Amino acid sequence: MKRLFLIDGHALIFRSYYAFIRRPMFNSKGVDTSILYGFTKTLIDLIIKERPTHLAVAFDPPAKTFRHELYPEYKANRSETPELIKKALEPLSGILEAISIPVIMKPGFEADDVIGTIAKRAEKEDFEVYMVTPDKDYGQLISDRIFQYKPGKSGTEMEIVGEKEVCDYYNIDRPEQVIDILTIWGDASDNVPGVKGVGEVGSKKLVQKYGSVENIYKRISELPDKQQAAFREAEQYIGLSKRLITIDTNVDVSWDEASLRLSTPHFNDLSRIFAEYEFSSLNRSIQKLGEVFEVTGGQPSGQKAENNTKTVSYRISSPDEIIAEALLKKEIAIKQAEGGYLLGCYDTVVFCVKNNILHFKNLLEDAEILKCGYDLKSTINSLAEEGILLKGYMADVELMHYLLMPERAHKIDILASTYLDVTLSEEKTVIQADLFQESNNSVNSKETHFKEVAILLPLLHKLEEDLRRESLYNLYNEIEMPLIGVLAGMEQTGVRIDTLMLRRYSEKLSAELAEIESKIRDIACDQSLNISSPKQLSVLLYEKLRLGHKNGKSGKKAFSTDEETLTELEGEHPVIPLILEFRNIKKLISTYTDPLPLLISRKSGKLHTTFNQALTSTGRLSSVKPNLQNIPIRTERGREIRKAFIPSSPEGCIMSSDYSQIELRLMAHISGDENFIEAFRAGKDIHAATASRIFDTPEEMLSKEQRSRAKVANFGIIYGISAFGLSQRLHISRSESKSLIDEYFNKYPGVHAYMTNTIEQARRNGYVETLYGRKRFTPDINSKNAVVRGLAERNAVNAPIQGSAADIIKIAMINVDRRITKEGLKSKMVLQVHDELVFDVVHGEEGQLSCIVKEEMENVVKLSVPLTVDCNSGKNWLEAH
DNA sequence: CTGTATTCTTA
DNA sequence: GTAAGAATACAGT
Repeated sequence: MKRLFLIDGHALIFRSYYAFIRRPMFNSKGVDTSILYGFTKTLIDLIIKERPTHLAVAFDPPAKTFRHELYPEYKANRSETPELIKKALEPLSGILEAISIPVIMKPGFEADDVIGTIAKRAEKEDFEVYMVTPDKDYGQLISDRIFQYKPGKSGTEMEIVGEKEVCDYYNIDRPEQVIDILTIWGDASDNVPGVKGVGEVGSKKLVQKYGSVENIYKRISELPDKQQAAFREAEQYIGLSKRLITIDTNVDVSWDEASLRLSTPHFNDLSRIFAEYEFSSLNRSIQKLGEVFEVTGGQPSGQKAENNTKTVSYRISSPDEIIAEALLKKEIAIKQAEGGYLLGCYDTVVFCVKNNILHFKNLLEDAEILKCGYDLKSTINSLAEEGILLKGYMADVELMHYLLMPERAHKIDILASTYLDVTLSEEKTVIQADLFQESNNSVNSKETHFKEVAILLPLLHKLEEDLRRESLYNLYNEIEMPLIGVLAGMEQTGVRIDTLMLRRYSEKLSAELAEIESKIRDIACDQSLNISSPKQLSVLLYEKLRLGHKNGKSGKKAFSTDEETLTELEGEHPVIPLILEFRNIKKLISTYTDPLPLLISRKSGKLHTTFNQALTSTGRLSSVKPNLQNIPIRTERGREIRKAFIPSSPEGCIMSSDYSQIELRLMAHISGDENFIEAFRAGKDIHAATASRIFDTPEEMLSKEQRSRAKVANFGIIYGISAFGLSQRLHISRSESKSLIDEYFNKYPGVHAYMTNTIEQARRNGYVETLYGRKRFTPDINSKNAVVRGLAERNAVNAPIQGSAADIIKIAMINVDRRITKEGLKSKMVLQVHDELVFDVVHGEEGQLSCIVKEEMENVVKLSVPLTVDCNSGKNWLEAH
């Protein structure tokens, strides 16, 4: 049996390129070898597995093809070929030559035309033909002896598509009808237009019913109105589309059986090339390839590419041995693993199933022993369920690295290679098992988990050194480390939710939503309008209703449907307020009232968020699953949701304490601006004071508008203001906002100096820092690109302010937590929202708790302005404001 | 099925 | 103009 395999070269290159895009492969000279490896591996595997008798690779020619001549826009939407792909072409042809695989390229025609032509002719010569490509266009060529050899979707095996499969898939009689389906559907990737509004499903149905594009036009009156119109519109170009999609099977290529016959590879060349690129695993598969050709000699040397990085050695020991070791060294590493925990003390490691972890209770609760982990907070939470409370010194390598490099990833394998020069995962070449099986890099082997726990302690000591060198150790030891336990406690406590109330509210909102939705659809005269689709909405507003043509917007913003743009159109059409209301209600339902009850824990009946302590670039916390730091408050309807946050016992209450204007106070303190400081010392309304100064008006005479503008300006300052940004926010001209800023700096010269000095400091040091030494690096501060540089400058100005506020509330949390414990209160701190702490207060503790909280929060640090805290309580979170 | 863009929520 | 997380639609992997 003659088996001919025809490979679409570019398709395979692209596939290799994307398969490795997340984790590219480099050889020791730093050359990216991903594409070469992927392509070659697939090719060799194919030869070994499928045993073709004949084989060729077809490439698209670099120049334009007949399709470009028919249609200049052909593939016009394609972005430039990635540089890596261009660079891979030449070495690739070297490899193909070494394996003795013929390469076919025909000027003016694409690879699919060449493959189609050869396939059709080979079929007549009694070949079984396999076209190796994922491209659906090839479906049209399939016959009883021509198959498409297709890579499966992620994780699945490759797939051989024959006549039956393709007909079943598209519900057609003959594979040629694939052309008709694709013509109507269109091919977005080649920029070939189809019939507008008809997609895969629609075109399948039509071809099934009418058989071909031509027949559809013959009986066009049978179509529903809308489709008729779409087909009429497409009539002028549909013939062209069909030609573009049709693969030419009469290309003038020399076809001869002998030249395509698979011949013996040049093993010596091949192994030399593989050695050069350090494809050690491929070098090994040359052996197998040799068996296919039943030859000896010219065998690969079998030399292995040297790996510079060391691997981690560890030994699995007994629980008692680990305990003894830990007591001796006064430290232990711990991490969660499937079904239990891994404990380690340097190179000794042990796995402990959940049921047996109590064996380690004494050790883990020994305050003298340092507990080291990675994302220790989640380990603490998990151990708490088993009744083990970690005490004493703790270390979290993720958190430590976060302080060293807040904007970098803190993945453990990266830490291992950068700080210890060891690799955790096995040889990379083995992991990339099969291109057609997407990389399974997140699936760590058992060995990797053991290695991880084995390197925690060595890693900790390296990081500790670095923290000291960078003067970050105090921040770690006095703030972040003690905070781990506080946050763990808050997460475990959780907050009680009135689910009944949320459900009722959700129903109420849904009813309102349905009504608005139908009103909008009536106005739009389109019952299928998806109001949640900005695209469809944009068509309605700007094309059908032709709104907004007199507003001054240009560029992208002209057809935006965001709130700001819509508000400006408010007077133009009655549908606008309805859309805004629709959005408002939809948001509340889909983000809050409906998802929140689903996240309530079975066990505790409460809502437990997870705080991420090692994420933001400024030192703030973030909150996920759910995010409880963005519960609505600004609007009437949104605010209601806060009523669902209630105390855990009906007699208790919710207390909320928030810093008043903490960021502006920090701006006053850090900049040392006398006027700013004076305003806060006098207890003034800071926005009014600012308005009074910049508008040169006595405070009593200020208009609401003036105060509000001053407020925007004050916030703008914190964010590192630009004339452009402020003008947008205030809807004033660039020059007006420029003079407003000038006036601001004029009245607050210290603030201006702060901004200039901070940017200067960022240029000099490469970073800025908070009151407690937390750093934010500013690598782009000297960028030649003004946009990039501007962002870096605003980051530099904002980070010390936002970050110092974050430091302060973290200290407050630690101190409040200590006081609550010390004074034996039963109330719990449950949430932190950047400048606010929320407590679940037990009945009767209200007075004492508010005193403690206010005192601790206000006295974290002595600044040149007072830190004031507002403290309120009520039956729910809304009432506590 | 996965990633990106758009939109909206908070401090 | 700073810092986040989440829902949704849509296009491309």
